[in-house]
Parts: sequence; C-alpha cells; structure tokens
Amino acid sequence: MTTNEPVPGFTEALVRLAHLVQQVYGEVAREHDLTPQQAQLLCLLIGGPVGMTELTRALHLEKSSLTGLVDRAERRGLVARVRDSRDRRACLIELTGEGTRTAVLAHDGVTRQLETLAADLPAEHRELVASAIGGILAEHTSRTGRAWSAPGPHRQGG
Amino acid sequence: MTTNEPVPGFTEALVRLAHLVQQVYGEVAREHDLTPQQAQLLCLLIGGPVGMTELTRALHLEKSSLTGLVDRAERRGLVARVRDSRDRRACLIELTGEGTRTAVLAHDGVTRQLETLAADLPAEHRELVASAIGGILAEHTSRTGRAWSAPGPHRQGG
DNA sequence: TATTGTTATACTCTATAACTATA
DNA sequence: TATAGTTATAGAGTATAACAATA
Repeated sequence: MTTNEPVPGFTEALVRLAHLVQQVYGEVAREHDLTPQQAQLLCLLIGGPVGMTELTRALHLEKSSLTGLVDRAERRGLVARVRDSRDRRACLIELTGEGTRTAVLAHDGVTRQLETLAADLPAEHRELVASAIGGILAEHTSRTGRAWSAPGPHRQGG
Repeated sequence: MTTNEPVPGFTEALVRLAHLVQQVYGEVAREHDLTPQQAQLLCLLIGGPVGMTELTRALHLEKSSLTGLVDRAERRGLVARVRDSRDRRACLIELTGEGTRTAVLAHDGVTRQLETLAADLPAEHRELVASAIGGILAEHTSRTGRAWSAPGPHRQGG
C-alpha cells in the first residue's frame, strides 16, 4: 500500500521547496559577494580539503567546469590548490582564511534563513520531514550507486 | 515551544533535497535537449501564456536575463511572444505546439522521477511533508509580501 | 591504458546600465 | 514620471573535445 494515488501536491511541493532553497542560497551568496555556485563550493569545503574528482561528483559538474569554478574562486583568494602527496596528478582544494570566514558566514546565513522559515513547524514534524527527505536521498543514492556529499549545510566532524 | 533546539539535520536535509531536485531537473531537461532553465520556463508556461514581468518574479530573474532566455527559447521554436491587447508595451509568452509537447514531457519526467524516489514514503507521511513544505512556502510568501508561482510541477486549472 | 586535471572553444545564463515605447 | 521590455556589455557557468602528466 505504498503506492496509492500519489498526493497531487507532493512533487509540486518538492519542486517549489527546491526553488525556495535556491533562492535563499542566491540571496545569502549575494550578501557575501559570491555567486550561488561559489557559495556551494565554499560550503562543501568547510569540512576540509576535497579533491577535484570528488568535487565533480558532489557538484555534478564536468571536470573542466570545475576547473573554471575553482580558478575564479582561487583568483578571488577564497580557495587554494594544494598538491596531493600521494598522487602527483591530483590536487586538493582547500579554503583560505578569508574563504573559511566567508564559507561559515554563508553557511550560517542559509541555515538561519531556513530555520526562520520553518520556525512554526513543530519539532516532531521537522523530524519527520528530515527523515522523509533522508529516505528519498537514500533511495536516490542506492539507484545511482554511490555515496553523496551535498553542498550546503554540511556534516561536521568528518 | 516551537523553537526548541532545532533538529540538526533539518536544514541540511532541505538543502540536499533542493540539490537532488535540481539534479533531476537537469537530467530530465537534458533528455529533451533543454537546459534546466529552459525546462523551468517551459513548465511554468504549461498553465497558459504569462507576461514577462510575472515571469521575472516567478523565476527571480532580471528582466534583461529573461529577455535572453525567451530569445533563445523562441529561436528554438519552443515559445512565442504575443502582443498584449490591453497594454501595447507588454507581451505574453506562450508555448508553441512543440513547446507544449516538450514541456509536458519534461514536467511528467520530473514528476515521475520524484514519485519514484518517494515511492517508499507512506501516503500519510507524504501529506504531512507536503503540508509542512506548504507552511514554509507560505511563511516565505508572507515575508516577501507577494504570491509565488514556482516553475515545475504546476497547479492546473488556474 | 586509465586516470587526473587543464586548455581551447562555444554556448548559455546572469546582472548592470542605458535605451525605446507606451501608460 | 513610471512601467514593460530590449539592447549593449561584461563576466560567470557549463559542456565537449583535445591535451599533458602521472599512475
């Protein structure tokens, strides 16, 4: 009985929510003089340096697109390329001092905005929504066959 | 007691969900040889012709950006500009025949993908999630002070 | 040979500022 | 004056293909 008639507004709600989150990201990014893509990149790096190949998977970008994104962020002093000591072809992208400050501000800004918008939602509903989304993400992960590291509010302690 | 300690994973889940929806949109768009932005535009027009100014609000774009987006979609035969009989400055954007076919396919593709990913979610949870999202969207609308028309799975019968 | 990342190229997306035409 | 939309311009984002260096 998991597939009765689908709630008509369900996918519409998901799409609208996604659009809203994008909008929040854009607004917060702009407050810090970032593009949304740069904000995503920075938030993704808060947990520590990440290799280019892993970043292409996390951001769903072609490697050449990522090269350009990192180039521009590097030019603005937000990130730096460091050589990978174990593979001389590879490099890791890490936040600079300014990049770290900006990343944390952007991350906190997005989180605060979303928390504010969801302030009226009872705690148990929040947990249910988070759990439902977790299920959707897990289903997607199992279908695409690899783990997933999203940009944005990150899991600390990695 | 609406603002206890926030569920830590809540905003993270929202952000990851937004990213997933974006990804689905991108994949479906590509299947139909569209950019994600073109797919958004097309889906937004399924309900009928929409004016440029309203489109800038729905898509959160500057008017000149929208001009370019519509230009390219028009050049590809997906949409057409029609004069507004009540205001000779304004025009309405409407789907062409091919545009309508493509828009419906893209819309259905996104819906189907998301429904598939959420297939394991019990119906009552789906309703609760949709309702919770509705509350977040309503809160945002009341803060920004205007109604909102999202691209993507649309509300028919408007 | 396969993988990592860059370069070259072309296009789309986006914003700002200045503009035209209409209200 | 204000609004609807376009044009000009510049930069950012993205993909494809070809390439260099390393594994």
